[in-house]
Amino acid sequence: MACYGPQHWWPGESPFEVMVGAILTQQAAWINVEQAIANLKATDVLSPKGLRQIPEPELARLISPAIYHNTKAKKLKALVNWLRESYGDDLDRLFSREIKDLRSELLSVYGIGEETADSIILYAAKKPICVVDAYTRRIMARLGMVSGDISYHACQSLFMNNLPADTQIFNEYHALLVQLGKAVCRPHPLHHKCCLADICPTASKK
DNA sequence: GGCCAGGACACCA
DNA sequence: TGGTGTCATGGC
Repeated sequence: MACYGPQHWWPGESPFEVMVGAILTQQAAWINVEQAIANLKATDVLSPKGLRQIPEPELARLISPAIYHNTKAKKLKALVNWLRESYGDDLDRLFSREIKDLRSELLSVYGIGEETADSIILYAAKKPICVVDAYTRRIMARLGMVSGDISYHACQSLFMNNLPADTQIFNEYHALLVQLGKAVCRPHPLHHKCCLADICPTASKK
């Protein structure tokens, strides 16, 4: 698995861009999310203030490549309004909170669920938390390590309890699992065998 | 033409 | 509390 190497995942240029991407990527292919973010940049509205000022229908049009654009436009509006009302658009103040508090704060915002909240904590706030997405659970199930209907929390705990609490490791793990999931878990899952040690040999042996 | 992609929410039983 | 429907683009 060393061939996969560091993934440098989530190529956002700023924490706010990562937050926007986390919402846009819900049930969407990243290639389309990139296009939506490019549209926001081209219109110069990729900022809390910019997203508040742009009319919702126009915002929806700009992010249309990222599927469910009307719903996601509402979610982005909810996010930037919450940022202003609760933190005065000060991301540093938001991200200075403890992980547990930060997570519950994010979950209170319309449109931010567990995976989106954890993605923001890991990739924008750069705090050590494990992101569990569809690929992660799919791979774990295929490996027979968990049942197919494992809860988000249970799967997350499995990683958190067996890996050192290091932002970089969780970052690479998530990225590698998605790449691995794309590579082996769709066409012929039963023809591929792998284990966590293949992905990260330095992981805790706990 | 059908399926899938780095989910979340509302509604109902 | 859990299951189901809805959202609704673009590439292969």
